[in-house]
Parts: sequence; structure tokens; C-alpha cells
Amino acid sequence: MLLIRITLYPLLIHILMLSGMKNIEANVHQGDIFSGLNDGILSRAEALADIGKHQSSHAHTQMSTQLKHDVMYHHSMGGPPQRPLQMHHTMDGLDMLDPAGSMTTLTPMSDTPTSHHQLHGSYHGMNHMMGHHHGGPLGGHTPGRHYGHHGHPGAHHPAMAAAVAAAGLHPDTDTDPRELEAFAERFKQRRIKLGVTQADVGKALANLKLPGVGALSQSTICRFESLTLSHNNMIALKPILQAWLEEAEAQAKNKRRDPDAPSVLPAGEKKRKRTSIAAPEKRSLEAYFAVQPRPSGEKIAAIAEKLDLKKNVVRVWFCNQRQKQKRMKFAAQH
DNA sequence: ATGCATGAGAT
DNA sequence: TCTCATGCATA
Repeated sequence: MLLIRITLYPLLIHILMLSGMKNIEANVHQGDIFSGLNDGILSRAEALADIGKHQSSHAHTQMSTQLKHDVMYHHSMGGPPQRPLQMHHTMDGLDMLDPAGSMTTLTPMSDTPTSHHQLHGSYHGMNHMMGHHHGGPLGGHTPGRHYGHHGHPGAHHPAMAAAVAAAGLHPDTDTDPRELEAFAERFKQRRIKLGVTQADVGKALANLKLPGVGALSQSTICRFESLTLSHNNMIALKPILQAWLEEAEAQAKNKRRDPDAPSVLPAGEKKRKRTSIAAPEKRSLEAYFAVQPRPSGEKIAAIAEKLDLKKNVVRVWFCNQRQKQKRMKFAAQH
């Protein structure tokens, strides 16, 4: 299915663009209902989407639309937004739980490092206490200091370079996409060699008591390794992960073991349900996005209505889509 | 590994 | 309202 989408989509766009208005306009009577959508651009996108539907329905039996209800849970956490710095989640039973201050464990190796938590994170209870510890593990969220706003990696002026150097920073060496890519790969290999999962690394990061650095999720570690983070995000995380890697390998030399234990699950809280946008709707959204990556609120509402999706779902979809475009991977020509 | 979501800070 | 960094849930 993915293959179909990838190969078909660009083609459809071309069909659309090259075929001019005539045929397309003919396919849009339905759009009249939504006057807001009928301003050409969206209409055309919609036509495109329709073509996509027809094509794909031939390509494979289209599963009927998935659930489209949003289902928001709102774990009422009356507590303050916890800081990632000192929060301790012990459900995994594989890290901290340092009764005697053995908190220096940076490699949360369990008896079987790669067995549990990887596939189906067996930590269901941490929801209510973990919730969403935003603000991130980085100090980078502080108003004044945002990472670097350099749009392009290698674009440094000599004067700038000097200034940066003076500031005690190492510019290109760390910001170079290739360096990042290389590091990410090295990191992954060595991590695996240590028998540590991505989730393990994320948690161990909190034990590495670097200022302003808390735990991270398996998702983030994964994204770092696969370069699916923004350039700035990669740059910010690199030194942290590098620090962990070095510590972990150091500790690996003089083995150690820890009698793990508790995984007392505090038990239940409403679990957040992920809304799933069905393939047809997704295709439409992609079509719209190709023409208008940043639709106005009105258009979003119109699109939402047309696709029978919650407006917020559509809005978030566009946000995520934009974010996706900005990610590293092949974004910056390598 | 990745889709949909949240939340803080910037616009 | 958007962007960004992140995360839970899930394929």
C-alpha cells in the first residue's frame, strides 16, 4: 500500500497540474456545497484526491473507513507539570529504584536487555504519573535561548565562525549533517553492542545527571538514530547522547548487576486513544497539502467537514505534515 | 518505526 | 495559531 501511495501520488499531481482546469472543474460540482472550498486551489486538490481514490480502489480492496472519532482523554492531572529532571518512573523495574543510592546506573541493563519493553512497551502504568512531561529534557526551552536559527548547516560566515569559536562552541563539526548522520549511526551500533534498547537509553539519560537533561522517550531516541528529527533537534541531542554513550561504555567495562524488582503498576487511568485517519481521507489531505500546506482556519474547517473529520484533527494533521517536511533525513540534500 | 497529540513559547 | 520538541499508542 505504501508503495502505491508513493508511486502514485506524484503522478497524480502531475496529471492535475498538466491537465489544466477544464477536466478538473467538471469534477467539482460537489464542492459547491462548500463555497469556502471552491476557490480553485482546494477544488483542484479535491479533484486530485478523487482521482487518487479511484485509482487505489483498483489497486487494492480498500478497507472501509476506520474509526474517525477523536476520543480525547484528559487525564486530569491536578498536579503541576512535572519536570523531566527529577521524575522517577520505576514501573519498568529496570532502572533507578536505587534504594541505596546506586543511582549512578547509566546502563539500565535488565536481565534480558533486549527482551521486554522493546516490542510492546510493558510499562502501561506510567501513564498517570508520566503523563506528558513537557518542557523537554533540554534547557533549550528557555525563552532566551533557542537553538540556532541557521537555516542551513554549512552556511557560516567567517566572522560568525570566529564568534562561535570564541563562544567556546564547535560549529561545523557538530552541525554538519554528515557528522550528525555518522554519529547517529555510530551511536546506534554501539548502543546495540551494549545490549541497550532505545527505551533504556531514554531512561538512563535521567541518571546521567546533566543539568537540564531528563529522560527521553523511545520515540525520540529512535528518531535520533534514524535522523527523523529537525536539524536543530539533532544538534541539541547529540552531545547528550554522546555523553551517555561514553559513560555507558565506561561502565560496561567493569560489569555490574542490579537486582531489579518492583513494577507495581499504580493501575489505571483512561488511556489515550489514537485517532486513525483512513486511507481515503489521508489521500485527500495529502492532495490539499500539496497545493496549500498552510490552509487558513476556515479552509481547515471546510476540509474537515468535507472529510468528516474533526477540525482539530485536520489542523494537527497539517501541523505534523509541515513538521515532517522539515525533518532531517533527506531534507537537507546529502 | 511512525501516526496523531500536547504544550510552551513565538508570531 | 503556528512552530518545535516530544511523547503515548500502535502497526
